Amino acid sequence: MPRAVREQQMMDAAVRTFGQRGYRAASMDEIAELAGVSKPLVYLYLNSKEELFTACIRREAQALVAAVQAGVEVGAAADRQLSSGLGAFFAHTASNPDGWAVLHQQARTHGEPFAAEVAAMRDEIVAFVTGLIGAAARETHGDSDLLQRDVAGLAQALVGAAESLAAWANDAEGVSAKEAAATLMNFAWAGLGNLMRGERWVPSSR
Amino acid sequence: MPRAVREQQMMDAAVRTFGQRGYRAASMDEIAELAGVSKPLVYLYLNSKEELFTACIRREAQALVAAVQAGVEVGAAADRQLSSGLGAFFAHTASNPDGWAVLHQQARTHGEPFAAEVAAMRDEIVAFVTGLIGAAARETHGDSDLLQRDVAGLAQALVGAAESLAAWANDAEGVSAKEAAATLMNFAWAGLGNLMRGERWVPSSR
Amino acid sequence: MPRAVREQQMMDAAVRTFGQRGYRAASMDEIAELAGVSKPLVYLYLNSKEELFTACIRREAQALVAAVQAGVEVGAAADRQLSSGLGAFFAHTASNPDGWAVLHQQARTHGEPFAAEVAAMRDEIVAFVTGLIGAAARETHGDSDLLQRDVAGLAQALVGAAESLAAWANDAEGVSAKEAAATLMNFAWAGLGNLMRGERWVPSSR
Amino acid sequence: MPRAVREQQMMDAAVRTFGQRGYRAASMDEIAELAGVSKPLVYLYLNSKEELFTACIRREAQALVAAVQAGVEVGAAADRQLSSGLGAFFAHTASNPDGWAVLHQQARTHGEPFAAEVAAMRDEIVAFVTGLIGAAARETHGDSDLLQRDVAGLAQALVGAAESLAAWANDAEGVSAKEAAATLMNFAWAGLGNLMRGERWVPSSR
DNA sequence: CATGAATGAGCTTTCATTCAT
DNA sequence: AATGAATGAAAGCTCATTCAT
Repeated sequence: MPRAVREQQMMDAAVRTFGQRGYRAASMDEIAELAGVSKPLVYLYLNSKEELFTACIRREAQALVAAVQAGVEVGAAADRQLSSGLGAFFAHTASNPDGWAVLHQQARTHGEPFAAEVAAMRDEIVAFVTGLIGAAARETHGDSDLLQRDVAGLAQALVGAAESLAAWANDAEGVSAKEAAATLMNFAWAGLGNLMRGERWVPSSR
Repeated sequence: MPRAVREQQMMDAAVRTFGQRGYRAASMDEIAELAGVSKPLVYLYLNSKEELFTACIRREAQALVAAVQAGVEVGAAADRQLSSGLGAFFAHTASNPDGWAVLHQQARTHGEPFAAEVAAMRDEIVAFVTGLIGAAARETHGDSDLLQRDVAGLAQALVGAAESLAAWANDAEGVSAKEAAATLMNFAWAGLGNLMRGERWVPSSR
Repeated sequence: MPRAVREQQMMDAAVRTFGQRGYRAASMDEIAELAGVSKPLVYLYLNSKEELFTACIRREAQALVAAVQAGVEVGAAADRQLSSGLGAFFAHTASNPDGWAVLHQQARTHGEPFAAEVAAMRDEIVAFVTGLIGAAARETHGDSDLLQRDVAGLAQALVGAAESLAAWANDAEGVSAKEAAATLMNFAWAGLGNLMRGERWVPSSR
Repeated sequence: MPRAVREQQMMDAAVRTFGQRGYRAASMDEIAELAGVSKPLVYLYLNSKEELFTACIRREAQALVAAVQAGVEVGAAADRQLSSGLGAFFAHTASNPDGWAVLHQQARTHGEPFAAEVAAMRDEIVAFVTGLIGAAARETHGDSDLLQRDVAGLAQALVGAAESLAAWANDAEGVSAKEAAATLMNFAWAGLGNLMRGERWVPSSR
């Protein structure tokens, strides 16, 4: 069996094991067995547990970014692009929960080098969302004095909310990717509108 | 030294170690040393690593719930109660990062029993928030058909958005934590209002 | 059983195993079993294979130096001191072949840090021998123009020869420590006499 | 490329690796890579690590013996033959340190079979030297009762002394290798003369 | 002739846990 | 109430060795 194929099998097994057991609790023995190969072969191809983990992170990050980009309705209005991207994001994480767990839970909690790998992907997504929100603002409400920083903050909040909801939607039965995306769009849109109108929440008098 | 005090010292050490190293990477040796006691004593008082972890989760969960409940301005309008509760939540997690890491990152990724412990706490908070939101809904908009699930999703999204904003505010120069919190409340309140009024985002035609 | 005693047992086993199998071929499993303890205890007390090896080297080096110093006839003429020291050296290495193998064969061939440990001991012995040879020269032949460097070279050669002979005498049956020492004294004394008389070997004419 | 050449390349790589890393630490992987061939080819030609090691020992032993034999001035006086033989020995070992390490350090410490291989070579050299010394004895001092064992001991001592002097000459500034070699021959010839004349060192009275 | 693919066995090291005192 | 002493079990990693092609 050619090396490239074997490597993918190993990484499939590794993502599943890392995602379900956690980085530390996942044993190379288990990964090898799940991949249907011997342990030395895993080391021969992927060198060490750390490198294997890094390879998983990179592969899953690229897959996620690719899924989101493929989901965006190019040419549509910015809000629809955002909404379809969110839908693709929720759909991908829902259909690939172990990969999402690796990125969201494992990579961020086991050392700077791993976290940096995910941070790069996240920055890419945030930049993409920031661009969309800015475009949406111009399209929907015309030019405004919306500050760059406000848009950036909103994008950060939106991405964070989406990440958090992804984990939750996977657990709670009956929440579809589309529903989750719609709920989030409601928030984002409302928040965006308020920001542009300069309306901020002020506490009630009582 | 009385047993109760010793136990708290051990749990302090355990929370710090679990939070920083992760459940698996934390060793009983390190915890005992950090607590300034011998390892057998840790076992005498807390029986096993799992039970020690469970005890930490429970203590930190109760502390968090207590902090939130203590933070709400009783008798104020519902929005102010929500706002003050959120403030207390963020203040507590920020000042107690190891405890929050134990609840948020460790407990959820190391087996059903631990996750259940945290879920119970979250349900308690969600119920509390649901009550507040219900009151707010009646006060501000009359009756509404807000579902429990919507509120839970909102809570989840809020936490994710808050974490994301916190990290961003720390990194980006010139963005204060206060501004980030304001953005968040703004975001939450606007979205909540929309949800309660039954106003939902509808896609642009293009 | 108190820690100090156990540690000596472990080092006894380690010296024997390192001496007979070699550093790499010696397994911590075998050492632990030979010492009658479990492997983790070896690690608890001696930290790692490298540190265990270092501890063995240090102990055996000190034992050898002590044996030689104890064997020297204090107050006797320099040549007798040298002879008795050599005898003690051969006797010690013969009765403790594993220790000698650790110092002479293993420590020198497994990395700078280990070799340095033995080099320090060797320098001590060489200095001692250099002093004796100098004294012997003055006693036996009166003052001469013997150069410091010649004495040092002779001492180096003598110690090297002794080290080499020790390994050989252990293998060949029937060579006693005294015989080996006497043989070596013959060489050393003859060489010393020649050096002092300025007589050097010159090739035959044919 | 013909088999014989390939085999020599592999053995070159093996001698270098065995000499520098030691028998156990040397890996077949490294040897194959250094030889520029694939691992199975090494096995096809040389069967196993043990056989490869044995082949190296044999080749290096023959090379050493050949170098010594080629170095002696045939027809010269016995002392000159001995001197030239010693010179050739030191020249060869100095210019081929890995081979010498294999013979002197590795082969003797990794099991009877390997040690026996070297012992055979040593016996050959010792027999050769014994012949020379016997001739020298007859030439210079008439018949003597020199035992084979004495000669073997002398050879052993000489090697040790030479190694020690070489290391010392390398370290100590201002001592040339030639001076050290002269000291050694001086030492050897004087001691040898004493032995052959039956003159032995006798302890001082004090 | 030569190699990419693959593995059984063994190594050093760590950890949660217990017992005798 | 508290600990020094001790271990079974398992983890990450490496290595000599073999096949199918």
